[in-house]
Amino acid sequence: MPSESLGFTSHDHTSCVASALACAEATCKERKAQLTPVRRRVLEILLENHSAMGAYDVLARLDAEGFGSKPPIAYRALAFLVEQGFVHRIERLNAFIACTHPGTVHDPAFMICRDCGLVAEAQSANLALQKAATESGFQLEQTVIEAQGLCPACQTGATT
Amino acid sequence: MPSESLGFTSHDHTSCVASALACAEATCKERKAQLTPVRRRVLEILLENHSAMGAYDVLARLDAEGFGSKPPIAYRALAFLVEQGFVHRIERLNAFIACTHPGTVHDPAFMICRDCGLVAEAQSANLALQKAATESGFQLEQTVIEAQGLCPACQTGATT
DNA sequence: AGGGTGTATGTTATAACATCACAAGGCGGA
DNA sequence: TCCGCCTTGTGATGTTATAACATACACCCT
Ligand SMILES: [Zn+2]
Ligand SMILES: [Zn+2]
Ligand SMILES: [Zn+2]
Ligand SMILES: [Zn+2]
Repeated sequence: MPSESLGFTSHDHTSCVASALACAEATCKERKAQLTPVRRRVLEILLENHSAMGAYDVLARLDAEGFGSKPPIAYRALAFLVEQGFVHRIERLNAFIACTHPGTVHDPAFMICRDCGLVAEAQSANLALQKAATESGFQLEQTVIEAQGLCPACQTGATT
Repeated sequence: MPSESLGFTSHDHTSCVASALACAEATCKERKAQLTPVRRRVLEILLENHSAMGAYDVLARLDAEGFGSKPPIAYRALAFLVEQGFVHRIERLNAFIACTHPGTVHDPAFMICRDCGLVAEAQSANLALQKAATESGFQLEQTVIEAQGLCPACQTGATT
């Protein structure tokens, strides 16, 4: 039962959540950043199902748990987690998702299934983009790489 | 005076606008799509300065010219232009920008200056992403590639 | 203990972005 | 002529995000 989809496969979810939380705690301690109750809870919520959630979805969960009901509550916690690299923002979906390999420095890339909404995190390393940036003198700081398409499961009998 | 920034350099803007419009017209004719007055005007507006504009900015222009003042007016025209490939949507900015090389099939990539807001279109061809997709069985349909950083002009004395 | 500082939280209001639902007009083909 | 389709117009609403201000609390210094 602790088997949830990650990427497009299954994995031991319980241990995955535990290790992500442990990593976040360790990193915060090292950086002297505070993983407060709200922040920690938001990370847990996002880790629960590895799916991308809108800020207001997260907010609804927080509200139900007594953390507060106003947008800034969710947005601030999410901003913190994104800054620390524990959570990524998916521009295309205006949503947030827990990082699947925190603790490592990485430029994430995402594959988003347009049918089921599943989001898989991959490594980016966009050489073509780096090359274009270098050539034009653009100083690259961050990259957003998001692919849309159909996940393996949705390719059979999917909404075309 | 017909010299505007495109990418991070200058160019002959008048002829660039003219050719983009001609291309749009030809393409629409070929596809039996209608480049109606509103749609054409939106494309012109976006071509005017090669900058990314929000839908409401475009709408304000349309309203001032008597085309209508309600959001759907702008969103519909923009959706059409994006479908036809004459305009690209910049997810990161919730904004739209005229394609700088229409008429060719391409997967655009963008370099966005966080200081001055300038947006340059490049070619994407993200091999790493295609490889990751193939390996995981993801059927890639569309890619969003948007880099943030500093344009050449803003690297000297910029907000760091 | 008292006072200052910084970070985090709580609250109100509003800005900014986007879509739904329905009515009305134009235009080509049956 | 009548129908079907596409396009436009409009009102209402839904969704996402931030500004602005007030409060609480921990921590350090004296
Ligand atoms: Zn990650
Ligand atoms: Zn799927
Ligand atoms: Zn383009
Ligand atoms: Zn710049």
